Amino acid sequence: MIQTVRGTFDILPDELPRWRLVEETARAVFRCYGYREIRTPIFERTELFARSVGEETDIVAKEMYTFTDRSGERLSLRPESTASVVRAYIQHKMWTWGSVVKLFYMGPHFRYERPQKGRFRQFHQIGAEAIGHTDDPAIDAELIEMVEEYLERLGVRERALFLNSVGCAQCRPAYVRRLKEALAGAIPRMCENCRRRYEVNPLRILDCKVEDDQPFIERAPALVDHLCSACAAHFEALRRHLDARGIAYRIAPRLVRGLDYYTRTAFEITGARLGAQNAIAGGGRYDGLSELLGGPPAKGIGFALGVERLLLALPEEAAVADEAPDLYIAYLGEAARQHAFRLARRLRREGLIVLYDFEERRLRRLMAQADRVRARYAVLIGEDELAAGRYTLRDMRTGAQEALSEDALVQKLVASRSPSASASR
RNA sequence: GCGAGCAUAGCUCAACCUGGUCAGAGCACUUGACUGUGGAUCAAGGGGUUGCGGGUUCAAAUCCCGCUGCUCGCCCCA
Repeated sequence: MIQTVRGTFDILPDELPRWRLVEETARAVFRCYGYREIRTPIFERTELFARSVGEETDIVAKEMYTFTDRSGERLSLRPESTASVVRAYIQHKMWTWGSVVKLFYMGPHFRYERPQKGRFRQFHQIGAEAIGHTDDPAIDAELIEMVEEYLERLGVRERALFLNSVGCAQCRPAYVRRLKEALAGAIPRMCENCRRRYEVNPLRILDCKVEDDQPFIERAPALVDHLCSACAAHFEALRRHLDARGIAYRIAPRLVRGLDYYTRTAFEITGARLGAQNAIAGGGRYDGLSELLGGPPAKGIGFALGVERLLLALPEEAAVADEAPDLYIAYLGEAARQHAFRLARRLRREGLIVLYDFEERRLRRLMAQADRVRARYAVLIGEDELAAGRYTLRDMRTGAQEALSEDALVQKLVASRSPSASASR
């Protein structure tokens, strides 16, 4: 048997209502904030990710699905989408669209990692980016508010927002030097990973969860205390904006985003019941990424949210099951069969959900089937009905039956759909 | 890439530790009791080379080894 490849999975019809809820709620909420949907290709030139995400990051160094196409082009399945959106911003000269362009996206992304709870090789992200001439912290605050509002709307209550600033090209190098000096004495006694990070990416040492390393890390200087004056002011302003908006957050001095392009604002939202991978959403500012990709100077901030993780945090009752059929047609005999098909077509044109069996079966089985699919009504078309020119309509909830002409039946069923039910479709 | 756990019917699991009643139950499915009327009940039935390969033994779902797959964790990230 050929099965899905490791780290991928089918989303079956029964699970789709939850996916649709998450996706449609995102569209509804983001729209209100002026974000518009963009769809970028699922694969891009490898160079795009290598340059933006960073050659030395795990994502680029060992997690990308990279291949060469028939013309020799180096291509990669997208491991994230910020790079693509910024590429699109440059390619379509979006700076002419206005001072800040707000975009959101959703779709599959790919990373070659060992699957575990809340982590897959084909996974889904929903994200948004605000790119433009200004780095006004009010944009950061609004974006964070939008994510919070979205999660609130979905009923994800058990969550926490963590905030930090990772500085900029001016202040971060100096901080990294200071950090290395501070840890120089301790590093031989720290874990193997930290010793490696010390050389490759010292900031990530702050992320270490090894218990024995904690005392050293706690004594290390905090990034937020060594920001340049511009970054410090930006961070202060962001905090005031969040306070003013009534958004609760916690400063996480050790929150470091893994991707090279991040500057200043970094945030993460974690949820309960997720297992080891408890980050539902993460994001931050990436001033300078446009220039890095050969575009004009631009400031940007964005976030990405893991749909599979969100689904784990989503309340059970959040999504309702698919709609039940409006009508099940039970027909007996070949003549009735043609009447059944014609009736079904008329009602389906009106938007009703109509089912029938293709095989001839005994009435008892047909009624059982109508019950099993949770049909609201069943209609019986047999010899008696054909002779009388009236079908027997049965209300499956009450068991009440009445004889109706085809026109009367269609009229009744179409009217039976409440206006609110049809409006939500 | 590393570590641990698990793999029996479509699904959830039992039998495994303490090898030896034919590999079982519940749910689901099909059929009948009930010739044209569902949900309940009762009965019958279909469906398994116990993930794959090898070994030990008179005898393996059960013990041992290898492989594959899945799950969880490390790493990293959404």
